[in-house]
Amino acid sequence: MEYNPREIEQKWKSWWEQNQVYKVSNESSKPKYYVLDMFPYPSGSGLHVGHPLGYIGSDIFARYKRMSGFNVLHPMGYDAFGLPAEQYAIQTGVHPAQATAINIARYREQLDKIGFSFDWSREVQTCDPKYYKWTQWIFLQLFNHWYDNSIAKARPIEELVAIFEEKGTGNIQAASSEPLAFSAAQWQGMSPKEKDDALMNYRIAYRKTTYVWWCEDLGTVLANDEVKDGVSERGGHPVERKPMLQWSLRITAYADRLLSDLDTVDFSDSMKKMQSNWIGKSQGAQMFFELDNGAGQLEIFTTRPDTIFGATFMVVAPEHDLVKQITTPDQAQAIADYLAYVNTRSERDRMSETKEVSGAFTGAYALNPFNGEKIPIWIAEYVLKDYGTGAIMAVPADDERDMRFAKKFNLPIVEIIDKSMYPGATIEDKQGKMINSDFLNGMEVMDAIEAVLQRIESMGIGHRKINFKLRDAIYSRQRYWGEPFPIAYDENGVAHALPENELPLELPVLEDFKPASGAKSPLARAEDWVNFKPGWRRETDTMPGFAGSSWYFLRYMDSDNDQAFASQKAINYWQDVDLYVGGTEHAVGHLMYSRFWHKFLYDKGLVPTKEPYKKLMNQGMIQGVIENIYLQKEKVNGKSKFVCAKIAEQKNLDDYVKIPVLVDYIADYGLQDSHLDLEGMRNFIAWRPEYADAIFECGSGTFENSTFNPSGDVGNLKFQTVSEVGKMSKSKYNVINPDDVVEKYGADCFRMYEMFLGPIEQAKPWDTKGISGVSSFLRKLWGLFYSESGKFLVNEDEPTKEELKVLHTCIKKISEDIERFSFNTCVSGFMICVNELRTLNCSKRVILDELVRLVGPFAPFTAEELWHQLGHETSVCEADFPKVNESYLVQDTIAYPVSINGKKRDLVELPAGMSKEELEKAALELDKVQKWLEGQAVKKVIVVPGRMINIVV
RNA sequence: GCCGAAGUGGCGGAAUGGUAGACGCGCUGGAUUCAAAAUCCAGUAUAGGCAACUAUGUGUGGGUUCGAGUCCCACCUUCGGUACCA
Repeated sequence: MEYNPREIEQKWKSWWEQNQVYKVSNESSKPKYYVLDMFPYPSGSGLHVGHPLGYIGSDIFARYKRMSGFNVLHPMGYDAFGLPAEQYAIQTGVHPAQATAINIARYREQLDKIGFSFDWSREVQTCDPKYYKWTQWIFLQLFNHWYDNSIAKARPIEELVAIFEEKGTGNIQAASSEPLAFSAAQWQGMSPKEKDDALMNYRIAYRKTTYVWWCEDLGTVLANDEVKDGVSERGGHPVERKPMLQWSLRITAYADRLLSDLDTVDFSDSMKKMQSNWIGKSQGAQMFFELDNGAGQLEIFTTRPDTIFGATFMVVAPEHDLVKQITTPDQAQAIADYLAYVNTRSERDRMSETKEVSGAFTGAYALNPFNGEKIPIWIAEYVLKDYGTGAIMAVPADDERDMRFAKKFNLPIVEIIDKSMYPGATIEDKQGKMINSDFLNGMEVMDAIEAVLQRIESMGIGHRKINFKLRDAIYSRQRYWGEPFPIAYDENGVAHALPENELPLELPVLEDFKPASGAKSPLARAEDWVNFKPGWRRETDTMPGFAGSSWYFLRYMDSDNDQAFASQKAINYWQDVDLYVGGTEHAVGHLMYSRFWHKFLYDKGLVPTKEPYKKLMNQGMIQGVIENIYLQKEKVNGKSKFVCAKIAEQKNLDDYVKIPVLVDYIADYGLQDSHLDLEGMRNFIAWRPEYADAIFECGSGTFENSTFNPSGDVGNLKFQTVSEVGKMSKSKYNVINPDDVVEKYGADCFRMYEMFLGPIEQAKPWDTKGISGVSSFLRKLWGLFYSESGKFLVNEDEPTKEELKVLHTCIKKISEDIERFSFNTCVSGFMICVNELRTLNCSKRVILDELVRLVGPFAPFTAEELWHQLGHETSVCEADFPKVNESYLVQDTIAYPVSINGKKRDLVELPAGMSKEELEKAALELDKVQKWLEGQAVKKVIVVPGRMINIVV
C-alpha cells in the first residue's frame, strides 16, 4: 500500500465526524484540561499559513493531554462582529451577516483540512443572537453594579441606592468618574434624571461625556488600543480627540487587581510587562495650590512632592476646566490662539514632534503652600487632560520635559537636588541631597519624599495618592455590526436596562449601513426599532469588538445553554483555561478586558477563579516574503522598463520604484536567488496587462513582447527579484494559503512542517524550502509498515535491546519537549527515531504500536491510518500516550570527551559503571593525553561521571 | 527615550555551565536509471594540509569558572511593545 495522504485524510476526516471522536463531555471522572486558541475574526481573505501556527501547537498539546488521561476541552469559534464586514457592506450592499456567514464557512473549510481536534458542537459565533444575548446580559450586570473600594469588590447598584437613601454619599469609597457629595435629603430631593446622573457616576458600565478617539473615515469612536501611531489600527485612518457622550466600562476600578494578580498567572515576562506598563501604576501625592487671587485651588498630581521648592511654574492641560476661569484679560488672546492651534493639530502631528514644546501663559498664579511664592500657570499640550488631575507643578531642574519648556519660555530653573555624589545618576533617578528646599535641605531624596508627604497631609493641603495610566474603556461604537445595547431612554433621558426576558435585543434589519447624520450609528435609521414605544427610544450605539471576546471562553463550557451564559455546573467543572494560545497583538486589549470581565464575574460569584487564563503561550507571527521587481522611473521611448535586482543594485536605486509581484509567479521564492523565469514573466504580464509592452532587462538577456532574447549562451530567463520580509497580506500579494500546501503535501506534513520551522513563539518568514524533509520523513515512517512493493512488514518478533532504546529515547524526548512546547525538536526527535529504526530494519509491532501513538498528536491522519492497520478499532486519540521506561536507556559504555584545560583532545569509550578514580586513571593513560601533557605536571583532574573528563595542567 | 525578546554554518535551527552546529534544507560526490524525477549511500563551520592533524570559531570587548553559546558587566545590531503618564 502506498502512502497517499489525500486519501487517508478524506477517510479519517469523515470517520472522526461520524464517530464524534472529538466531542467532549462535561461529565467525566478524568481530570479536566482546557486548551484554548484565540478565536479568529473571519476576514474575507481567508486563513493564510500564519494563522494555523498556534492552532497546530495547541492541537498537539490538546491531543497529548487527552492521550495522557485528561478530559480535554478544545473548542473553536469566531469573533464575528466587526468593522471590516460593515465596511464591505457599505461598499457592496451585502449584508454583514451574510458576508460573515460566507467567511465563516470558508474558515471552517480551511480549518477542517488541517485535522484539528476541535469539538465543533461547542462552536460560538459572537454575532449569533443566542450568544450575544449573554454578552448583553453581562453588560447589564456591569450596568447594575458599582465598585466598592473598601472591600475591593463589585456590589449591586440597589445597595448603593440604599446607602444614598439612608446617609447620602457619606464616607462611601466607591470607584467613580468624579467625586460627588450629597446628603440623604439631597438624594431624596433629586429628580429621576438627577438620580440617574448621580448613579451613572458609579456604575461599572456608565455613560459620560468623554474625550474619545473619533475616526471620521470609519464614522466611529475607537478605543485606546484600536488607535496606533495616531491612526486607526484597522485601515490607518486619521483620528482626532472629540468630546462625545459615550458608554464606558470602569476598568480602572480593577486596575490594582489586574496588576497584582499578574503574579498568579503563567504569562511571559514581556507579556506581563506590557500589561503592567499599560496599567501604569504610580505612587505620589495629590495636592492643592491656592490661586493667588483667592479664586480657588489648582489640584495637581506628582510623584515627586520633594521637588516642590523647584516648582517654578504650573502647567495645566489645554482642555482643563479651570483654563477659562483663570485666564486674565491680558492673556485671553494668547490663550485663545493657543487653544485654536491645539484644535487644528491631529494626534499624528502631536506624536511626530513630541520633542517640540508649545504652550501659553494664562496670566494667573498659584501659591507655593510652603513659602507662599507666586508660581505662574501655563497651559501646554504636553500635559494630558485624562492623566492624574490634568495639571502639574513643573520642576525644570528635575524633569526633562519641564526643562525643555522652561528653556523655551525663559522660565527660571532652580536646582533642588545635588547629585554630585552620584555620578551617572540621571535626572529621573531618585538619588541625591536636597538643596534650596527649606525644611528638606540636606535630606536624601527618598527621605525627603516621605517628609514632605507627612507635612502635606498634616497641613491638609493634599494626600498620598496612587494613580493609574489605565483609562476606562470606551464602550460605544457608532456602528451597525455589533451587539445592540439592551438600554432604552425614557422621556427624561433616564437610561433603563431592558428586562432580562426581553433579551436578546436583536439588531434591526437594515439596508443602508452608512453612519447616520450627526455622528450617529446607522441604527438611528431604524426608526420603528428606536422609537419602540411612545416617549422612549433605544440606544443606537453598538458594543465594540472586545465585548463578545471578553467572555467567550466561558460559553464553550456550555454553549447551548439558554438559561445562563453557562451553567454553574459546567463552569465549576471546567473552571478556567489551562492553556491559552494566541498572538502578542492582543497583549493589552483583549487580555486586559477579558481579565477585567472575569474578575467582575468572580465578584458576582459566577466564576470560581480570579483569573481566566492560567498559562499563556504566544505564537510568533509567520511573516511573508514580499517579492519586488524594479521599474525604472524614466520611461524608455515611451515604454516602461524593468530591470532585475542585480542590475538595479549596480546602478542607482533611487532611479527605480519597487513593484510587488504575486509570489505565485516567483521561482525560488524566498531564496537569495528568487527570480522570474520565462513562465513567471508571462504570468506577471497577464496579471498586470498595463506592462504588456514593457522592456525587461536582466543579466541573461531582455524580455519584450512576450519574447526572450538571451544574451550570450545563458539559456534561460532569470530575472532576479528583490525579497523583503513583511506582513503576509493581500496588498503585498504574498499570501500563502494553507489549502495549497495541504493539497500538495498533505495536512500532516503541513502541521509538522509549521512546527519544524522553529520555536513556536518566534516570528519567522514563511518559506517552503525545507518542507520536502518533513514529507520524506512521513514516507519513511510509512515505509516501516509497508515495503515499496506494498507488502505489510509489521511482524510479531521480539524487539532487541537496541530497538527498545531507540524507541524509548524518542518517547523521552517527545514527552519532555511537548511539555515545554518545544515542538520543533519533537519533529527532529521523530526523524532520528525513524531513521534509526530503518537502519535496524525494524518493523516490529511492539515498537511501531508505541511509535504511532507518539506521532498521533503531530500527524493525526497518518497515525490514525497506521493505528488501524495495526488492527486497532478505536481512534488513536483514545489510546494511551507511551510512557518512557528508563531501564531501556541504560548504557553499557559511555563516550567520554577528554579535555585538557577545557579543550577537547580525545574521545574515549569507557564502561558505564566506572568510578571517578578509575575514570581519571583511564584518561591519564590515553596516548593522546600523554602526548599533550608532555611531562607537564597535572594540577587537577575534573571528572563528571557520565559526562566528561577535564585535565588541568 | 523607556520596557521586553533575540543575535550560532550558505539557510531554518539544536545544545540541564560539560563533545558547539542535533535534525532538516541546500550543496558536492557516488549508486540506481537509456535519461530524468524519486530513492539510497558518503561528505559538507572556517583556514592550512594528500592525510593524520593543527589553529580559529556562537554580535563586540571584558569578567567569573577546571570548563561559557549558556552566568555577570559594558557596548553594538535587529525585532516587538510603548511613547510627553507628571
